[in-house]
Amino acid sequence: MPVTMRDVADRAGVSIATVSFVLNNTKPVKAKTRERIETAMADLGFQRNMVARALASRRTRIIALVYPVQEHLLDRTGLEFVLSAARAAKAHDHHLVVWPIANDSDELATLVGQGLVDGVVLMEVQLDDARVPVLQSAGMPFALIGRTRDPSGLAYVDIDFDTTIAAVIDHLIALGHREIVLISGDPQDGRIRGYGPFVRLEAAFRRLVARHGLEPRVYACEQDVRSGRQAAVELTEIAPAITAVVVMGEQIAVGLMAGLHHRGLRVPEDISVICAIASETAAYSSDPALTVVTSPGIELGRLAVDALLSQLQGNGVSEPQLRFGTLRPGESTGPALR
Amino acid sequence: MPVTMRDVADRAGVSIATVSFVLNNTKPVKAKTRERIETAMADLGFQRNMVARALASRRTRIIALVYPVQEHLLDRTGLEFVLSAARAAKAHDHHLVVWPIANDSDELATLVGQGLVDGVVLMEVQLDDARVPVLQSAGMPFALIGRTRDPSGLAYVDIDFDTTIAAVIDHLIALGHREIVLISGDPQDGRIRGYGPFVRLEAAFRRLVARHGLEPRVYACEQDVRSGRQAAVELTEIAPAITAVVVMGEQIAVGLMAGLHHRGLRVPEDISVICAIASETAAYSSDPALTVVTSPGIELGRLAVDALLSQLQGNGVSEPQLRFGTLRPGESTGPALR
DNA sequence: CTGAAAGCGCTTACAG
DNA sequence: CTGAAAGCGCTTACAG
Repeated sequence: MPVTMRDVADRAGVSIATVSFVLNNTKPVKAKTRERIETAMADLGFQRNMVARALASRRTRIIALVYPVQEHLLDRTGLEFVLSAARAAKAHDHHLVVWPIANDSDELATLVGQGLVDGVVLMEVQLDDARVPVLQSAGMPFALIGRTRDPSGLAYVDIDFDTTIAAVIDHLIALGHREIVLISGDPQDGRIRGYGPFVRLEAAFRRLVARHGLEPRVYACEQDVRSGRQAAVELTEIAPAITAVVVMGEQIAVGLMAGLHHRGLRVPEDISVICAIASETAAYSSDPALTVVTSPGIELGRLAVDALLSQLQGNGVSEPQLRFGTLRPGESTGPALR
Repeated sequence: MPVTMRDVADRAGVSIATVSFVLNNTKPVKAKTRERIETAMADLGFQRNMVARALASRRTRIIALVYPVQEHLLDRTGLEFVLSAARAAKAHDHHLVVWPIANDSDELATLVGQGLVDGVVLMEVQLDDARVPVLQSAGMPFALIGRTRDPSGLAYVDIDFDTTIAAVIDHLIALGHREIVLISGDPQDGRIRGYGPFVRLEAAFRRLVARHGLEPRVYACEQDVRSGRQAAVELTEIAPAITAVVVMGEQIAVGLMAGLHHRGLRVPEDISVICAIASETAAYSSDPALTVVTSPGIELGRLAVDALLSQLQGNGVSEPQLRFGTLRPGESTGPALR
């Protein structure tokens, strides 16, 4: 039988209310009394029952991370999000549950209705994300990792794509490249239709490249290693003039490097490759080592939880937080030789 | 205000006990009455409050996945575990919380004492895992992904290392290799000391290689891409005679391939590489494509949750479940030419 | 500063 | 087959 507040109260010779007051530090308690209670708690090894507390206080101190079940979008970064969110939750005395559900299902409404969680963090947000109105009409606080088409008034954290792509393009322009192609997500791919990062990165790319008076070339590719290999073949046939490739996502990048090598193309002599939004370790996965812009994934996971908890503590919707990674030059980018 | 059983009972003209009986299908209820109640629930959009149910029934229907906070062991497989476990939990009407804590901390005892979860799944189990006695003395049901030195009486699921390594060695022997080295985890690395997979795979390797009358060569390496690159350099200096490398873990494998290429060594002409326990996608991350034995990670995540839930349903500790991956020949293994 | 009591929304013997 | 009531272990007005 676990030790309850009743046991502590009895041993300390007080009421359970008083025990609760010292536990939550919610009312002044005489030092002497407090001490007796704390001794009793220590003696008995008391630990408060979270479930009873949740029911009585109407706060479960549990938040949910909604993880889209789209296997192809899985990469190392995904786990970083989950773990950094879980760590942030724990740091604030909360728990994190993982809800692996499809973005378009109505499971979210069901889960939210169970009363288990105080708030929700949404990953892989789409431009028109069906989950947002579900949460809004349920009156469930939430924060986004990513953002919708019009995120005004919502709590969100996201990658700063403008800054990210600017770092990439500046790097390539300085090396003399004028024929640059972006490999982005495949718009034919239903899973990622309207998936924010692809849309935003592509928009930023077109804007910036045009500013430099260059032709914006964009090539669509599914988000996996195999498709990256395939892209190496197609790309060099379709657009033999290009001297530099910007890749969104480490899976494609790693596959592309393998594919280019297989085609007998030298990196960076024949073609430069730079990967935006990658984990640090992705850089070492190819030879030559990839030039990457690291993903601020771990930081964003934490920031999203912070934004949510801030709402739960009644501080209202906090300011959006944008973060960008740092460019880590590898050996996959070099001067344009053509 | 959320709809409660009280509201449903009132609308159906019954007591809340009867509502509970139909909800849980726990006592016979007259068809007519049941129907009235079901209509009332539908009309009101009733959803049962999980927290109240948990408190009254002493079952939260939440299980915890303890994820070691050892960043370097992170790879794609980790996320597969988390998500497949979460999916399995949901399939059985349970929730999964993630507890990212160090294996040797005493946080586990604290978390377990909170009464939030009915059971625990342990990942990255060590031979002498400090978490096992903690859970036992707390009377908390648990299941292991992996196993301790003596796992008798415990519920666990694990990789079948004997079968896995046999597939690997048979493949290499058939190609004529006699000088085979295993790259395993670094025993100097405190984080993985006594980490089961490394110990078991190495033991199986030594046993099997000896049976073929070969010299068992084992090389230790930290579990990340960068160290894999480094290993390529050291290995070819230390043991120039070897013709085949068996790698445990995709991170090292990918780094090794990059490193060998960097050294100007051809795979598989100069040296064959095969990776045990990898994700399918790792195969395509290098050129030539890696020969791999896939990890049964997704399956193990599900099986561990099943084993735990079986205990929670009072079925006692279930039989251990061992699984092995399938060998997928790539282009990184070929005939021994020396 | 402390306590008695109601209440959070359910489940579950117990009675009928 | 159905209901009244106790109880799960806390929090929180309310009173003193």
